[in-house]
Amino acid sequence: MSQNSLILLVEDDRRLAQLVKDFLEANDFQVALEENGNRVIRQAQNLNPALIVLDLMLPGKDGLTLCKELRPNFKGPILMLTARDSDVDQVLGLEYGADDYVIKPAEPRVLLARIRALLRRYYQNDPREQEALNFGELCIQPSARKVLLAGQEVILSSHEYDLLLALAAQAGQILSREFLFNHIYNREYDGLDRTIDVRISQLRKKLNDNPENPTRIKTIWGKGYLFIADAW
Amino acid sequence: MSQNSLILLVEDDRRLAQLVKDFLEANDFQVALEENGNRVIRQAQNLNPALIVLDLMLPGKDGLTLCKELRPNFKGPILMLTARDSDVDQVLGLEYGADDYVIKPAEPRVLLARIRALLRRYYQNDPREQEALNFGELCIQPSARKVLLAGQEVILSSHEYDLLLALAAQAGQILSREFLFNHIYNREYDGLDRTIDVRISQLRKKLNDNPENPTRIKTIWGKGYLFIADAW
DNA sequence: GCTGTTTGCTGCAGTGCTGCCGGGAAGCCC
DNA sequence: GGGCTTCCCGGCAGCACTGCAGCAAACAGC
Repeated sequence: MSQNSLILLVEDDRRLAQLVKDFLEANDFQVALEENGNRVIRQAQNLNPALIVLDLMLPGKDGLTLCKELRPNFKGPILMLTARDSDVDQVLGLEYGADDYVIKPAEPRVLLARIRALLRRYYQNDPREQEALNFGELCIQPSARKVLLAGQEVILSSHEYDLLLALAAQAGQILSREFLFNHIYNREYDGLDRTIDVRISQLRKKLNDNPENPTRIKTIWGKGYLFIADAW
Repeated sequence: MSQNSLILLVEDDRRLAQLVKDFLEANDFQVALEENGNRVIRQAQNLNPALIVLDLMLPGKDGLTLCKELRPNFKGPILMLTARDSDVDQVLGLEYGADDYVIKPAEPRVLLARIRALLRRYYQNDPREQEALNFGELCIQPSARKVLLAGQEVILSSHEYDLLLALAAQAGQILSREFLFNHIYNREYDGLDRTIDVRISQLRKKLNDNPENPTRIKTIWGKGYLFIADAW
C-alpha cells in the first residue's frame, strides 16, 4: 500500500467528482469513481482501495448506513465529505466509523492534506518496506525477492512471487481476482480471466498447500483469495 | 502502547484549558495539562499519553516546530487546535505531522468525536488483524475465515459464514431479514425471499443448534433473528 | 378451537465458480 | 538460432452454492 495509491471516490455530482478526480490524479493518486451508493461495498471489495472518500448525499443509500456497512468490508481510512448544511452531523459521522470528516465546499489542498495525513498514519508501518514477512515456517524476503519454507528456499516465478507478496502483505483480507490481477499486470481485468487461478494453483503446489483444505491460501467462493497469517 | 486514556492537553489559556479538561474528564478521559511549550516534549516522554491535543498559539515555542520535534518522541496521534484566523495553515499543520486539525472555538462534542476517532483508529491492534470472536465453545476467526466449535473446525459456505459473522458481530441485537439480506447480497430485498431462512437453517444444523429450542440463533417472530452471546 | 400468517427444512435442478491440464506463444540467456 | 523457462489461455471436469418450491409446524389473534 502505498503500493497502491488508489482512492475510491464516491460522489454523485459528476462535475464535482471530475474536479476532485483530476486534482487528486495531478497529485499522483489513482482515482476510481463510483456514483451509486449501492455498488460501493462491492467496489471496495473488488478494488481494495487505499482510502475511500465518501460523499454523504447519495441517491440510493443513506451515507451513514453505508459507512457503517462498509466497515466490516473495508479496513482502510474513510473520509466523509458533506455539505455544510447537511443534517448529517459531524459527530455522528465520526461515530459511524469515518476517520475524518470534511465539509464541502472543501478547498482542494485541505482535502489533499487530510487524505495524506490519513494515509501516512494508516500505512506508516507498512510491512512491505523491505522487512522480511514471517508466517510460521514461511518467510518472505522482499529485499532478496526470496521465499523460504521451513528454511528451504522455494523457487518462484516472477508472477508467483508478486502474487504471494500481494496476498501476504494483506493477510487476513479477502483480495478479489480483479485486485490481484491489476496488481500484477498493467491491464484491465475482463472478469473472466483465469490466470490468477492458475498462479494460485502453482503457488499452493510450491508451498505444499492442499487446495481441498488449504492452510495458507484459502479460496473465498465468489469473492477471491485469502492469505492466512496464523502459523501453526 | 498506552492502553490508558490519558490525554496531554497543551494550552496556555487557563480558562479554556480548564473547560476542555473538565469536559474530557466528564467523558472518562484522564487529562494532563501543560501550559509551557518548552516542556511538552519532556512531558510527552514522561507521561506517555494516548493522545496529545496541541494548541498552536503558545508562548515559548512555535507550534509547528513543536509538532515536528514532538514526532520522533511521540508516536501517538496529535490533534492540533488553533484559532480560525491563525496564520498557521491547516494544510501546513497536517504536513508537519499532526493527525487532525480542529479550528477554535471548537464545539466540545466535535472535539470529543475527533479524539475518539483518532484513538479508535490508532489503538485498535494492528488494523490488518481482526480479533477472534469467542462465544463459549464457538470461536470465529475472521483472519482465517474459520469457525471452530469446541475446537473442531466447522466448514461453512461463503454466505453461511457472512451471515454468522453479521449475527455474531451484533450479538444481542435483533437483525431483520432485510438487514441480513442486504448485508450478504448486494441487491434489494423483496420482502418475500426465504433465502435467509434457509441459510439460518443450515447454520443451526452445522452449529448443532436445535431450532425448537435454540441456544445460539433465536428466531424473533415477525422481526428477524438474534444471536445469543452467552455461552451455554 | 379455527384461520391466516410466518417460519423450518428438505430435496432438487441448474448454474456459475474453481482447479488445473496441456499446447503453444513469448521471453531470456547463451 | 537453440534450448530453456515462464506465461497465456482455451477448455473441461467437477462440484459448491444458490434458489425455489413445497409442505409441515409454530404462532398470533380472535
